Order: sequence, then structure tokens, then C-alpha cells
Amino acid sequence: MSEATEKPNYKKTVNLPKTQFPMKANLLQNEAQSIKRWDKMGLYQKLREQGNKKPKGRFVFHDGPPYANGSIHLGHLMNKCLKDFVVRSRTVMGWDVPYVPGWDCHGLPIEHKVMTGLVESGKIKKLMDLDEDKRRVAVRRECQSNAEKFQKLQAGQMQRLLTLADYEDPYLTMQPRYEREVLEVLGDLCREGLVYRALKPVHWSVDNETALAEAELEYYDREDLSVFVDFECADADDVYGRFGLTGDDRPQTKPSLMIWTTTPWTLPANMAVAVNEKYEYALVRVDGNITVMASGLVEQVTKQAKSESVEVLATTTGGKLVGVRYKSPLRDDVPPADGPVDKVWSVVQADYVTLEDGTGLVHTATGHGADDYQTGLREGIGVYCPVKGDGTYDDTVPEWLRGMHVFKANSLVADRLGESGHLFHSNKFMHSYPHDWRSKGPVIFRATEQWFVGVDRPTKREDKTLRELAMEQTESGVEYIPAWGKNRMRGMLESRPDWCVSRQRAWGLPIPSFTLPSGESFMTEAVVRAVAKVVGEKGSDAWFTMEAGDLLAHYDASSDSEAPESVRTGQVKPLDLKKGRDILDVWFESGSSWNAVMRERSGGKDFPVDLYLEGSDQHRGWFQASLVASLGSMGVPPYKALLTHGFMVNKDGKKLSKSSGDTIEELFKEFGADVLRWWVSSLAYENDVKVDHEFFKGAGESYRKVRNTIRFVLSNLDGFDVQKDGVSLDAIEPTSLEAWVLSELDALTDRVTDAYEQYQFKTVQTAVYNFCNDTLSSVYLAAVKDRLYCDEVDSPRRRRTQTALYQIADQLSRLLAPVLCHTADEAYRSLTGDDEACVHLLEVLPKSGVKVSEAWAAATEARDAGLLALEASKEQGIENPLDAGVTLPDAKGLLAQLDVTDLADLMGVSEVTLNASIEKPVVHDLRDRPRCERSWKRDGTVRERSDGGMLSDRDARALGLE
RNA sequence: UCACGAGUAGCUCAUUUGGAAGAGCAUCGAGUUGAUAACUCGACGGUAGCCGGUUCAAAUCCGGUCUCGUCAACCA
Repeated sequence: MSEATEKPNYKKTVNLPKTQFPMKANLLQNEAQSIKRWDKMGLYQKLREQGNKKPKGRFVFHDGPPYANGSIHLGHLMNKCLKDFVVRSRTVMGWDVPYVPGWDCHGLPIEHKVMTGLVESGKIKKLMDLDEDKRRVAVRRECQSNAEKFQKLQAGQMQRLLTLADYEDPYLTMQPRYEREVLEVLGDLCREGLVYRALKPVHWSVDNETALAEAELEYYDREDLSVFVDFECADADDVYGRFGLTGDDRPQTKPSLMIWTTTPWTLPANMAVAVNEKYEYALVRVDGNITVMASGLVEQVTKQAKSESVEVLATTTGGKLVGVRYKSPLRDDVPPADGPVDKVWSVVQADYVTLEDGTGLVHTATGHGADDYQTGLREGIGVYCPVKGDGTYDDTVPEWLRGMHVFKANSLVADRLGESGHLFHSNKFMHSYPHDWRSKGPVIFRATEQWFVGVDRPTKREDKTLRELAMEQTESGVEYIPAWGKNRMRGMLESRPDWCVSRQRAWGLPIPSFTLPSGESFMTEAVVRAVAKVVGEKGSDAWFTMEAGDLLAHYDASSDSEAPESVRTGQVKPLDLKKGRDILDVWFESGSSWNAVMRERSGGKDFPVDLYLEGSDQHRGWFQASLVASLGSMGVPPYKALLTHGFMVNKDGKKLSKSSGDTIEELFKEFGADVLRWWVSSLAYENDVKVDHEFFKGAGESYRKVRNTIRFVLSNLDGFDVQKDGVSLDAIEPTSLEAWVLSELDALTDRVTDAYEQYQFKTVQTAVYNFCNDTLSSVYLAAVKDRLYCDEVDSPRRRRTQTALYQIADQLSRLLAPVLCHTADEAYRSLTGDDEACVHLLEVLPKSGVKVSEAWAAATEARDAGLLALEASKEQGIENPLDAGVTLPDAKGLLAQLDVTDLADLMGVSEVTLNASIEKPVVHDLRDRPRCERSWKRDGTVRERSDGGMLSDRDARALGLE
């Protein structure tokens, strides 16, 4: 008889883990199945039906609309995942969280792309034959289908990201009902007296022929020509007098005022020269010419121009120079501005004149600069802008400049000044300069008639300006997460200018203003509301297809006290009016979403919104646009809290370039949505976030760790029926291993739900990962393996363990559901064995409340010490922990309250004994003892049994052997 | 230049009000082969950007400085 054949094969008698839950996630395929399953069951709608039963009520969260153009990118990935974590975590914690996704559909990026396409395909020629309105409608059609196409593409990608939202009924800023509500907000602002039309210099794109908002500018380096120019004084004696020169002291040469500018093309539009009254100015003879500049800059300027002889003849203060009259070096006729002729071409005072650059005398073109405009306004100098929308001069400039593009004019102007002897010095230099975010071309400052929302005009309602209201609410009305957002917002509100809300394009919501036969524009609250009604019914195309009279069908001029007299009295009829040509700034549209989406859809109850969540750039964009619009309209902010996240940068901390890196589609394919979501949950999103392919791999690794841990838990619940086989949680003794692990689970529940509530998803991720990796995989699961495998299937100890495992798997699925929404659902269905089950309809379980003995704190410490001792004993040849026994110190008698088998299993050794009078664990070599052929333990009870095998008492009992 | 933020182990980040510098990953070494494209144990690794101050005690508070990022402004 050979031993090998006689010995029973105990492996078959061991309860080895078994599960359908695979190690390989195969997310690419399985996530697609999950999406189908959730769609089929109508998950979003089901949750809304549960809504009124939710214990914590409604949490109103509002999606900021991404632009409906192109594929989603990494920035969207982070933004949309964070938003989904909010929606799903609030849901799983007992709130009802309706969530309407939105898209920003109007605007230049789409129109620009469409126009480019029309030019390339040659279709543009046909359009040019149409009249203005028809052409615009045709372009708008193209834009609309373009926006629809990308909205659908992005919606699909967002769903592929497993985000939960009302994709059946999203909001699009081009929907008629949305447009109507935007106009209602505009009407509110008119009511408050905040909307006005004015000639004002604005950032102007010459490529796209439109005004641009701050948010539509990008800064690039640009080489420009800077020139020092002498403006000849009109009355030499007057100037010399101001410098205190008398009689013979006065030079024969006529004096000039030296100005410096980096935009020579604005010189034909010069209206004044500004000085600062507090500085000292010098009359200087430079290489034979007499000129004036700030004393403090004489050396710098003449050095730069390599002047050979420099002599200061006299000095005076800036204040004394105010009123000096001069001649334009470029033109003889006074520019035809909208102000008095006698104000043009004299020296004025301005605080913003500094001695950092230039000459201390500032060329002022009221139609081409914000400061210049303000100065002109104060001094009563007219605004003059001889530049047309396409960037060329009109006919009011000297003949040699007419029709020329301003950027070409730069060098020509300099040449001309050189020839006439007015150019003192010129040089090229690099500086960053604003550019059109779409065309990437440089922008200019150009005075145009625009519609504005005034931030420094008092509202009729509370007699406070929007700036005051915004500052107040920023200070105390809105919660900022993280807190520094408040400072950012405050800084931006302090310095923001009036809001230019008009654009001269086709693809947008028309501003419902009208022009009288006299040429005057007007727009009143009643006009806006009348048009809003039409737009709500027919869409904003109606503006282009309908006549003024029809658009104003709901307008009663006689009762509109704000209307011009001629309209109110019926002298001018709606039929006589011409429609305005401007459309609204898209930021005004998205900035009205709180009204067009949240108030409109909820009948008012979802306003103000609990939370807005966007990237930190939106302090200038959507956050601010929404705040200003809502304060004007409602007098309160549209949101109670603002959560901001940083931007994606590459692994060197540099700005992410759009062309490099992985596309979303590649990422889905390689990693799957759950891994991407897991990665997002690991981010310290309040700062800038580094992205690299390696980081996704890392997220994949830790995802697999969590997945495998859950898999192992599930695999030990094979055949376990929690109803039938589970033990009551109340019956779990505080000294049992299960009491310990369930108390750890309770702690995890607290930590995770707290973190979710504070939007600390990283904390959630770390806590769950550590629980799986440490509490479960390394400690608890390692300890209970023996009893799960080797105890009698039905033993109370094994059933108690399985009860804990079930509780763990159940709760982990729920805690993870907001982040790993596919995997958590997969695990939950595997756990319950019910393929129709869905974890997303459930909430986090209440804590088990199991009481745990204090001895467990001592036990985990003892375990650490024991493992170190075991490591040391490897040198003595005890390499397998089951070959060892350990005597643990137990001075306080705490460990004595516990089961020594539990302690042994915690360290994976065969036996633990306790000793109150030792300090450090002692390892015993048990290799002489017989080894149980089933459990491989050397626990001292192993002997030959009736089947001929060497078994411990426990294993013999499990097999029904003596 | 302005505002806001960030500099802690090779990498990603914790260290909540000042109280013995901690994880994970990576690297290296070992165990296990009944979670096996899995699991366990251990080791290595830091002058907390730099300088100064307050304090019994500073990653933490204060002042200065350097670097990086975002936003804005570089205008005349």
C-alpha cells in the first residue's frame, strides 16, 4: 500500500471560494450593458418617482452648460464626474436630486466654424445674394444643425461616462422656451433701469466684426511698433509762459509735446494729450528740437533714442500744462466727433498717467481706449472712432489712410511722421496683446454703439447697484468651496466694467430693440416681454422672419411709460420701426439659466439653487454672469454655494495643450468609465490637476485591488442565504472578530458619508481603498480564510463570518455606487443573485451599531508587533507563519478577553498563547508538531483519524470523523 | 505687474485648532501556491522650496524671498 494513494485528498472537502463575479472587469463591454439595463428600467425616472419619499428632501443642483462644439475632453471628464458624484452621493444618502444637463448652443465658435465651412464649400456665394434677414436665417439653420450634432455627440459621451441626468429632456440655450426666459431676465433688467445703449470703446474683433467679452479674449505675445511723437504746440508763447520763460529766454524754435504710443494707428483719432498734474514736466532741447516730457523720464527717453545733446531749459508741473493747445501731426481738420470742436487737441489731466513708461504725456484717443473714453467723458471731449468694423479706416481720416487696415497703417503712420519730422524715435517690441479666442487674430479697441448692463447704476427695487449687491452677497450670501473662491470673486467684482451684452452676429438670441425713423434705438421692459412671448412660441428665428409690427403684436405702446414719446403717442407705429441687428452675449444666455431652467421647470421652487459646480475660470464667466443677471432680476444670488475645481495640467505642471494626450474615446477603450471615474475621485480637485497616461494606469491598479477584494468577499458567500443562514447583528459578541470588522465598517460609513456631504471625494476614495486593502484584504479576510474554508459549512462561527461579509459587500456596494456606478451595481446584483436588482435605487445602510470590545485595539497593536517578530524569526528558518506559534504580552489582560484562535488567525500562525509578564512577542518553532493535512495548521490537536489522515480536532469534526 | 492658489519620500497626496513627519504607488527583499494575470509580510526612502522671526515646541503662526500654475492687466 502506497501512502500517496491512501491519503484522502482533503482539498475537495474544503469550502473554497466560488463566484460568478469575474476578476477581469471587461468594462468596455459590461458598462455598455449596464447603460442599457438602466435605460430600460428608466433609472432616472424611477428615482424621480421615489423623490417625494426621500427622507432629506430635495437637493437642487444645476448644470453649467458646456459649449456644444467638438468632443468632450479631459476637462469635461473631471467636471462631469464631479457633478455626477454630487448627484449620486446625495441620492444614495437620501436626497432627491433632479439634474437637468444643459448645453450652450449659440455663439461665435459655432458660427465661425459654420461660416468657414460655407466659404470652403462655396455655398457662401448663394447666400450673399439673399437679403440680410434671409441670409442670417440660412446661417442660423446651419449653426443649429451643427449645435444639435455636437450636443448629441457630447450627450452620448457623457452617458458613456455613466453620468446620471435627465438626458431625455436636457436644456439647450437655443430652445424657444429657454430663449423666452432669457428675454424675461433682460426685461427684468430693463425694469430696474440697468440696461442702456452707449457709444463706448469695446474689445473688437476685426476678423469676426463683433464686440468681444473679457472671457472671449486670449493673450498672446505680439510684436508692435512703439513711437515717440512730437505734437507741435499751437501757441509757443503760451507754453513758454507756463514754463516761466520770459523774453530772451524763450527759444526761437516752436515747442512740442512728446507722446509715446504702441498703437500708431490710433494717432489719426487723437483727441487730447493727458498729463498727471502731480508730476514735474521739463522743457527740453533735444538735438536742436524743443519738446516737453516728464522730468523723470528725460534721461530714459533720450537714452533710448540715442540723442546726442540733451538740455533741460525749464520745468513746471503737470497742472500748469493743462489747457495747452497743440496741432495734430497727421491732420489739419478737427475730427468729426460727437462733441464740441473747441475741446479737441488740448492737454488734460488724468490720474492714470504714470512714469513707468513713455514720456508722461499720454496720447488720448477717446474712441480707442477705456481710460481715454473716461477722460473724454469727463472733459467733455467727443468720442471719435474712424475705424470700421472690418478694421479699416473710414473716410473721415486723411486721404492716404482711407480704407486701409489699421494694422497695416502702423508703419505707414510712422513713416509719414518721420518724413514730416514729428517722429522722435521708434522701435519694435514684444508684448502680450489681447486676441480673439476664435480667430486668434489681434483685437482692437473701438468705440461702437452697444447695449450695456450697468453695474454701477442703482436698481429701482433696492436702490443699490449690481456691484454693491454682488459684493454684499459674495461676502455673506454665498458659500464658497474652497473658501478662497470668495476672495477671487470679490477681486473680480471690484474691478469689473459695465457688461457689454450686445454682439453683431447672427447665431444667437436677438436683442429685441427697435430703431425709430429718427435713428434712435429703444428697448423697454414692455417691448422685451412682448417679443419674448413671440420667441417663446416661434423661436428666435421669428426675429428675422417676422416684421416689426408682428413681433410687437403683444405690445401696447400707449401704456408703456418708458417708450419714446413718438411711439407712446402713436405718432410712430410699430410698422415704422426697424428691427435692431444685435444679438445677446452668450454669457447673458447661460447666465440666465437659473431662470430658464431652474425656475421655469419647477414653477419657482428650485430657486435659488443649492449648488453650482464649475472650473475656477467661471468666476469670471458663468458664476459671475449668473450672479449679476440674477441680482438684477431677482435681487438675490441664483446659488447658495459655489464649488470650484482647478484645471488639468500635464505631469510637468504645464498647461495642457489640446492636441496632445489621449482622447476620451481612447481612454474609454483602454480603461473603461469606472476606472476614469475612480481616477477623478482620487483627485485633489481644488488645485490644478496633473494628468498623465501613467496616472490612469495607477487608477486601474487600485480599481482592480478594490474589485478583487469585493470579489473575494462575494466568493465566500456562495450558497449563503442571508435570510436563512445569516445571524442577527444583535447577537454578535463584542469580543468577536466580526464585532471588530463591523465596527470598522460603521466607521467607514461615517467617514464616507461625511466626506460625500462635504464633496471630499478624495477622502471617500482613500477611505474605501484603505478599508479594502488594509481592513479587509490584509487583516480580516486573511484571518477568516481558515474558518471559511475549513469550518463545517453550517458552523455558527462560519455563518457569523458570512453574515459580516454579506453586510460588508452590501454596504460597500452602496458606498461605492456614486463613484464606481457600474462595478457597484455589478457587485450588488451578484451579491443578491438578483439580476433585476439595482443598487442605485437604494440608500446607504444604517450603521450596524455592533458593540466592539476595547480589547480589539490592543489586538491590532499586538498583531503588528507579532508580525514583526515573525519577520525576524524567518532568519531562524520559520518562513511559513503556520509553522509558528506566538506568545503575546498581555500585561493589562485585555487580550485574555478574546479568543486565542482569533488572535492566531489574525497573524496567520497556528497557535497563540498569552503571557502577562513579558514585553515583546515570542515566536515558537512548531515545525516538530504534526501538521493538519486539511487546514495546514499545527494547533496541537492534530492526530491520525479514522480515515488515516492527520487532522486537527476542528477539521475532523468538519468531516464527521472521530 | 495684480489677485488667488501650490511647493512635504522617486511619483500622487495626507498631516483640521502649533505637540514625536504619515499613506498609497514605484523600487528592493521574502513568504504563499486553497483570492494565483491573485494574496501576505518586510525594507529602503523626507534638512517639509529657501532665509529670518515668534514659541518650551513650527510643515503648521508672522515677515521676506525663489519657483510653478490659474485668472487678469501689461494701457496710453
